[in-house]
Amino acid sequence: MSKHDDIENIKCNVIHEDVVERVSNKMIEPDTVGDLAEFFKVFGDSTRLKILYALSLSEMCVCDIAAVLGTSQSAISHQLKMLRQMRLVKYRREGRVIYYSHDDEHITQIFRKGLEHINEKK
Amino acid sequence: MSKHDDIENIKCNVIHEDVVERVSNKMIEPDTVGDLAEFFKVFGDSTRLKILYALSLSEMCVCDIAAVLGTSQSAISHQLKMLRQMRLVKYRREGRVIYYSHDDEHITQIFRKGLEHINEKK
DNA sequence: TGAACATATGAACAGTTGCTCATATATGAA
DNA sequence: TTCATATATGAGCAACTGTTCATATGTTCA
Repeated sequence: MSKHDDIENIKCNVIHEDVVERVSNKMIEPDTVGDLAEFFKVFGDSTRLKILYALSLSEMCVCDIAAVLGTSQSAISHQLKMLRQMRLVKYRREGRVIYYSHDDEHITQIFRKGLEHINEKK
Repeated sequence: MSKHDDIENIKCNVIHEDVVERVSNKMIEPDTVGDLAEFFKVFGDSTRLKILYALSLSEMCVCDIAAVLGTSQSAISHQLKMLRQMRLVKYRREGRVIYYSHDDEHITQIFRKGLEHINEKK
C-alpha cells in the first residue's frame, strides 16, 4: 500500500499547486470554449475555406461557386448550409438563383492572421 | 438526346461566365488553402483550445495542464505533439519536467477575433 | 399545368479524429 | 543499478466529417 496510494497508477500529479490554482481560476468558460471550437472548425476544411475566399472576391451563386471550386453542387450546398448556420454567409434569392455573400467582417481578418502564421513558419 | 446533353445529369452549369472567370483568376493557391485549413483545424477542438488558453495565462508543465483541464496526461501529450508540429507551442526541459508555452503571437489575436464573432452573433 | 433548372437535403459510406490503454523513453534520486 | 516519476507514443476503437447518390423543393417559362 506504499506505492499505489489510491487508484491512480497512470495519472500524474499536480506539480505546481500555485500555477494550477491561478490558471484554473482564470480558465475560459466551457460553453465559450465549445462555441469557439465550433466556430474555428468551420475554417478547418479546404472546401469551406475556398468558398469563403471566393465570396471575399465576389457575391456568387451556388452553381458558380461549384464551377470555380470544381466541386459538385451538392457538396457546395451542404457546406453552404453549415456556413449559413454559423452566420458566416448570408444569401438573397433572385428567381431560381440564390446569391451568397459574406456575413461577417471577421472572416478576412482571421484569414489574414492564419496566412501570416503559415508564411512565417517555413 | 435532347435533354441529357452530355453525361451531366446532376451538375449545374455556370451561370455568370464573367464572375466565374474573374474569381477563378484570383483564386487562392491550392497549397495555401491546404496549409491554412490544417492550421485552423488546430483551433477546432476544445481540448486544444483549452491548452492554448491555459498557456496564454502561464507557462505550464504537462501534468499541470492535465490537472487544469481534467484530462488524462496521455491525451494532453498527444495534443501537445500536434501543437508542437504546428509551431504553436514551444517547450523547455528542466529535469524530468517539460514546460510548454506559446510560440506564436497570432494565437491570442485569432482567439480574440473568434470571441468577437461568437459574442456578436447571439 | 408541366418541363427545365437552381438549390437543398437525407442516407450511406469511407476517411479522419481524439481518446484510452499499454508501454516506451528519459531523467533524478537512492 | 534500480526505482519512481514526467512525458511520449503506437495501436485500437468509437465518434465525427465530408462526399456522393438519389431525390425533394421551389421557381420560371411555355
